[in-house]
Amino acid sequence: MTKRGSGKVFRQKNLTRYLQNNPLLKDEELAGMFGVSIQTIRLDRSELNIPELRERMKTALQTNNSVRSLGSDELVGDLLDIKVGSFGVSLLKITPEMTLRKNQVARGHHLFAQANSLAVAIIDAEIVLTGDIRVRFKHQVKSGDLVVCRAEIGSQKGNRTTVRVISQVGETVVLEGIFIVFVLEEEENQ
Amino acid sequence: MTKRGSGKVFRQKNLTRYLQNNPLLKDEELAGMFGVSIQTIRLDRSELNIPELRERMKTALQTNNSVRSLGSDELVGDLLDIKVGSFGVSLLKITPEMTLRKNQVARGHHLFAQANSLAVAIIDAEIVLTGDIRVRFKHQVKSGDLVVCRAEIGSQKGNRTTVRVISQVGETVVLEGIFIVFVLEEEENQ
DNA sequence: TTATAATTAGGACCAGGTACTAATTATATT
DNA sequence: AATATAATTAGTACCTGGTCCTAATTATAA
Repeated sequence: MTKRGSGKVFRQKNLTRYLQNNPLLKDEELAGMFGVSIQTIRLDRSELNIPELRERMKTALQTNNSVRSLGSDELVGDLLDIKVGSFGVSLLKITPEMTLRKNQVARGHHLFAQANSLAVAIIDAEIVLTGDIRVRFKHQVKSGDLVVCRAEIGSQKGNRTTVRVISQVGETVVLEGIFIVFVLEEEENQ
Repeated sequence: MTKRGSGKVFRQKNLTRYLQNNPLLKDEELAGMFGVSIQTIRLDRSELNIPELRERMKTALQTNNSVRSLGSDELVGDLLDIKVGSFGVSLLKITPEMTLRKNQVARGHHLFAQANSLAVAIIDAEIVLTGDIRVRFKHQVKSGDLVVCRAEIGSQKGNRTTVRVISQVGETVVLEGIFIVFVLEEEENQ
């Protein structure tokens, strides 16, 4: 069940793509996202010839590439990977403000917002709205957790699209859901 | 002849401009450029509220990355009425920031956040978490709309409570849902 | 069962800082 | 000229996010 010793290829592939979209990720954060140790991430970077954070920032600045050129301010969390019309991955780091003071557990609507905005973002259309949803919060999320959300398009009929969403902290699934979203036509009332 | 104790104003003015054009300059480099010590540069930055190298790089990279976050208060919206253990009513005024720029339609997760936080608020317990939900977004909500959300407790079995939620703009139902929420006991694993 | 691959642990070290205390030097004031 | 004040420099302890290295542990395949 792919705990250790495996998943290396998968991890390295995703690591590469994540860092392409977001050079600001620290080793520690990446370790949290994949549920491995910092050392493993460093081995990965070393094998893949991916430089450290500060170097990545520098080159990102110098190539003046305005990292987030995708209209991603609509998104809650940071976009790690996306293939519009197919799937998307985003990262949300849980800050203390997102949690209940009493027990530091993240409040559901933050996780929901990440999932919802990602589900909408992967649809290949100008205007997309959420219709029905079915969401299950499966596990508590604490302050400091790194929530990786993956959304994938399921069926598509007319302007109605089904998106499956799973959010994880390391190996643990914390949210699972199905979003039915609608593409709005440009004709438009008012 | 302006060696020490003078030229401070001049130096700070130029320091500011240099860093605006090139955020990558290190304190050590700046010290060399002005012929002063590193400590002097650090005092300057401190007085001018100029952050350190890494922070400057980050902000330079993130200029177009404004992540829209949800309110961090316990309740999203204003509480209009509540009877803990029974029902609650809240009001959320839709501001332009809550909408998609393209069509001024409110994004689903804001409505969800209002509903979710209200559903949790009416439970008579210290710590409440969202479990399963089933939500239907029935109608578009526009900027300026006043969304009134009403949550009502349904069945209650053990630590598991069902809450029915309806949000309306005027007479129009815009959101309908059922939230299964859980009361957390105080015993608690870490 | 054993060899090999993958992962984890730990420590010494580095750059570029923060934050603080104290000393020194310049400039102005009386 | 003596002194108060502003500016600068020195030095230390500590921090983050790394590198680079060695060694141990765990997983997977032969």
